[in-house]
Amino acid sequence: METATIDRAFLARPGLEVAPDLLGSVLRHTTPEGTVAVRLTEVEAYQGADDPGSHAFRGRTPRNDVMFGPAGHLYVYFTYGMHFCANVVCDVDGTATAVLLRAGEVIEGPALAASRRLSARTAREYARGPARLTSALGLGRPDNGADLCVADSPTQLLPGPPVDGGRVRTGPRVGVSGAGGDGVAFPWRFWLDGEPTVSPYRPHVPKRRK
DNA sequence: AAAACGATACACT
DNA sequence: GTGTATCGTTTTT
Repeated sequence: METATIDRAFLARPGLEVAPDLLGSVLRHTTPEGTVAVRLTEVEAYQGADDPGSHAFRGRTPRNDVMFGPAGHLYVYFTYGMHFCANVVCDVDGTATAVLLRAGEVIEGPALAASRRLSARTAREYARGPARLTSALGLGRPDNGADLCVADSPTQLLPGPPVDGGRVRTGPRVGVSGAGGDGVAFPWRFWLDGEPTVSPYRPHVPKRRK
C-alpha cells in the first residue's frame, strides 16, 4: 500500500510559492541499506535569474543544469569541499527556481540515519541542517536529477501529516549575503515554529581574509 | 577567493 | 542538557 507522491503540477510554480507549502511534507529515500524518511521543518526558496544568491543567477552550467529542467526533480550539489545539499526543482521547464531543504525530522529509519550521522549527539540532529539532511537520507551525486514524483521510485516526495498554517514562520535566508552586499535581506526562509529540528539561525558573517 | 556548511571544543544552563 | 566561535576542504567562478 503505497502513498501517492506529491503532484508535479503542485511544484510547477515559482519556488517562493512552493516553499511554505512544502513544510511538513516528507522526502523518502530507499537504498539497498534500507529506507530513511524526513518530514521537512525548514526550507529556503531560491529564485533564478533575479536572485543573486541562486546558483542559477549566472546562467545554466553543468552544475546547475537540473535547476533549469522540469519541476519535481532533485538538485543535489557538492559544497564546501565535503557536503551535499538538496533542492526540489520548481517552476516550468526552462525556468530555474528551487527550494533548498534545510532541515527535517527523521520519521522512518532512525537506526539507518544514526549510522550515517555518527557525530549526531541526539536524534534531532540527524537532519538539522541542509548537509546533515542529505547525509541522513544517504543522498549524493548519483541522486542529482532524481525524479521525486514517480510512484515506487527510490526517491520520493510525499504528503506529510497536516500542518497548522499558524506555525509557519518566515525570515532571512541563511549563509547568503544581501543582494551584492546592499544589505537587503531576502525573507525567503520558511520554517515551522517550535520544531526542535530547525537549524539555529546564523547571520551571514564574511569569512576572515587569510 | 568565496561558497546555499558541519565537526569540534569549550562555555553556559 | 544547549549554544557558539573557529576552521577544514574542493568546486566553481
